[in-house]
Amino acid sequence: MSSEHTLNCESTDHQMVSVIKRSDDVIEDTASLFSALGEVSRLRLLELLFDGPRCVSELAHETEQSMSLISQRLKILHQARLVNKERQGKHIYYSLSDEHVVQLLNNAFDHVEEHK
Amino acid sequence: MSSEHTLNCESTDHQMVSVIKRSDDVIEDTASLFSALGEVSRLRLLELLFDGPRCVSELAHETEQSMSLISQRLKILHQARLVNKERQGKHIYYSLSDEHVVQLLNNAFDHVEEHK
DNA sequence: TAAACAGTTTAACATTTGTTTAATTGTTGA
DNA sequence: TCAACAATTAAACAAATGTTAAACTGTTTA
Repeated sequence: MSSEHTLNCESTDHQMVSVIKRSDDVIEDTASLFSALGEVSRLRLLELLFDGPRCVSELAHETEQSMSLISQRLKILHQARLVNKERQGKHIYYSLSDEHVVQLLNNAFDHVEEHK
Repeated sequence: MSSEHTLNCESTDHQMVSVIKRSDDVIEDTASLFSALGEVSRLRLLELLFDGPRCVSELAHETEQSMSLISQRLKILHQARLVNKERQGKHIYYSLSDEHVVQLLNNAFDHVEEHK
């Protein structure tokens, strides 16, 4: 009898429920995705990319922050597959990776705006 | 001429674009929302709530973790308006706050599973 | 009302994360 | 090839976050 985890409460329905457990991999990647989205400055970057591809120096200019900082933030967004990068000469252009991302963001913004 | 942020690159289209800037409030709340979602153990909790409301002790039992830990995680999810709480006698039942949340999560899981 | 149970809060600690500055890599054009 | 520019990386530091254990609050029921 596990002393720590004995249980004594009746849920609304308590038949063995169909717990569809996602794989650890999927859960971990999803957590990384959300985690990358979970920061004001990174969300602001993504917002700028709504209007189309931007290179690091443009983003640095528009946000009045150092290229280093922007670059590191973009790296996190890129690792989470939220943005694509493409070199064009000296510049590297970043863009939202697909419509899924646009939807996800708009979904979340709308959700938050509703709950005001 | 700001030495730090001078700019010399031509974007794909460079007319003054329609940067729709969300309010700081919305961005901050959205970041909190994503941030709350950005952790494996909290995602696992939400996953359990897909099958219906659960009280803290049930969740502690199912995950084999302390009530204290579960309670603290639920607090973060609650502050981000991802779950509702409702007391029923000795127990406090938590549930996904609405269909929006279900959609957001399934969206993200699907996105991740696609990109495998 | 006191014991037992369910849940929350607090404080301490370890870990992770974000920022700054400086050094480094990669690309172009004189 | 070398100077200038664009971007990334690394190391050091500060701030935020997650966990543990123990104390505390709220509810029921004996």
